[in-house]
Amino acid sequence: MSIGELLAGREGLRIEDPRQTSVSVHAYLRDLIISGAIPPGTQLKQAELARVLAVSRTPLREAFRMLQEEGLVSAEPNQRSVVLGLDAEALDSLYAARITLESLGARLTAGRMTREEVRSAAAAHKEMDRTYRAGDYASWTVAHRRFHRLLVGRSGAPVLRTISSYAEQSERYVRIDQLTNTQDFEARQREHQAIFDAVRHGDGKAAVVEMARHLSGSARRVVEAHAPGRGTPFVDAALDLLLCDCSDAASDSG
Amino acid sequence: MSIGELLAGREGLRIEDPRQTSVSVHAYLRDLIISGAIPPGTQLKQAELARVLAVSRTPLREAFRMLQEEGLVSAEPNQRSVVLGLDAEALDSLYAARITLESLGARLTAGRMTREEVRSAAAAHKEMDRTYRAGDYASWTVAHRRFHRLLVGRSGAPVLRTISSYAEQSERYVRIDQLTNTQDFEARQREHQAIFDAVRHGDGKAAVVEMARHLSGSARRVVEAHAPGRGTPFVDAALDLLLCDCSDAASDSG
DNA sequence: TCACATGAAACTGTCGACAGTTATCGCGAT
DNA sequence: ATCGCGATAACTGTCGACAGTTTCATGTGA
Repeated sequence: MSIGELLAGREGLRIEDPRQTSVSVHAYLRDLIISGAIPPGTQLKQAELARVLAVSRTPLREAFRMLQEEGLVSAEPNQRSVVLGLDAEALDSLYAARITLESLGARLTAGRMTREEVRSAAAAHKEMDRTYRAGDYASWTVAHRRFHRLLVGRSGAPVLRTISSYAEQSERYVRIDQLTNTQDFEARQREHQAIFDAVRHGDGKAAVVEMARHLSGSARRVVEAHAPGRGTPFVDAALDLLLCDCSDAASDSG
Repeated sequence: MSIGELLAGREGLRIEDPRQTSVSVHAYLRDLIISGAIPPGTQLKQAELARVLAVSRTPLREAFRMLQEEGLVSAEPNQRSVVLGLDAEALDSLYAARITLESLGARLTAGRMTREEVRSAAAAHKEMDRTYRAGDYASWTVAHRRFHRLLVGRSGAPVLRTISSYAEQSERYVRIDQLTNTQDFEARQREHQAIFDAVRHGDGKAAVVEMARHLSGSARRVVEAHAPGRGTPFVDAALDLLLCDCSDAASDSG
């Protein structure tokens, strides 16, 4: 599938800041890749894309560089760029890292949310409920992102960047149909609530437990959907690490 | 200090792959920034740099984009790029994340190193000793990097990328004079040995403990050097998280 | 029918130039 | 002396074009 056809019906690029076309292009392509609209394996030909987006190849190439640095696009010299995907192992390890960092983030944030942040997180949580019931998954995603972001808000800039990057990467593999089961949705909303309560009330330990539980659930469903029966050894190890396997039931098998 | 003067005496850019000037430029500048040769605050003027490096501005700008994505260089539209530095808080949180990820990495790698990797790590450890005694800190850094890399080698691609990035970022703030005290050096070599032993023998729990201890020591020294008396709350929280503060001596103070 | 060479077409990487924006310096007013 | 203001210089962002590389189709031989 050519990139031209993929973008055919879609609304074109909107250049936010005419002083920097390349960042708009970057944001545009990044969104399309992360949302899954441009699936892994798609070839991105510079000339074609430049024509479709009505920009020259210079800013387009700069956007490519940024996407490459994020690991979203291949970077072989003199070869077409290709949208990259994650295999099961990469997905597993990505989630393992996300769980550790986001749990750490929740712990750092526990008891340190401002009144305003608490209000905003509560609003996001409510918004998630509303948009889900309305079937507006695009808006749900936005609210969900904001909610998670607020719960790790005191992590410090470098960590926040990584967390966001990981979260977006894994979003690509969360299939919408995993949300459509109302029962599962309710359960996940309760998980969100549990994390929120722990962080808000300053219970760092509980925040870690709830965050790890929540994310590992996602991880298992996502990996199971893409590689049935594989299991999630990386995620499991991360959980052991975080959830204090103080017992000597050592789980390291050569 | 202009970038032209900074690079004056230094040996110029060596273009590895003439098919992609931009990646050579990126690697070149990245090294200079990470090694501290180009300090934070330095202004990078495109025309001047392009002249000094004898490349056109197009590949140079693409290299800039990559550096920006890594957080090494500023990205204000229509403004000169500036080499960015980390403040104490960012440094603290960077180390906290590095500790969690690298400990997780050590745990994932524990008992899974190949014979070849064990041999290689042992060689790197010996090399660190040799280069230190010879005062060849550049080579020491290379060996040190390789050693750490091998001990987290089974982490999965995405996590490895982040770990490397964090490690390099923090390297900028490790001052050489912290190494010149022989007694400290011996102690750190013992720490390295302890991590190595734990990972090699498949003791994941010990690997985490030793790795966390080792890195947190570095973190404290580095932060203390740059912000005396500040302490390392982020790192401390990460340690609590990793080292099983199962006791209810909760350390979350609103 | 298949493997392989060959040339054309398509694509990537780089360059110099132009347009628009920001910084700088000098001048005048307060 | 200090602040504001304008003209000029310096710099960034984008573009179209050229050179080098890869890909693909076509034809040739076994």
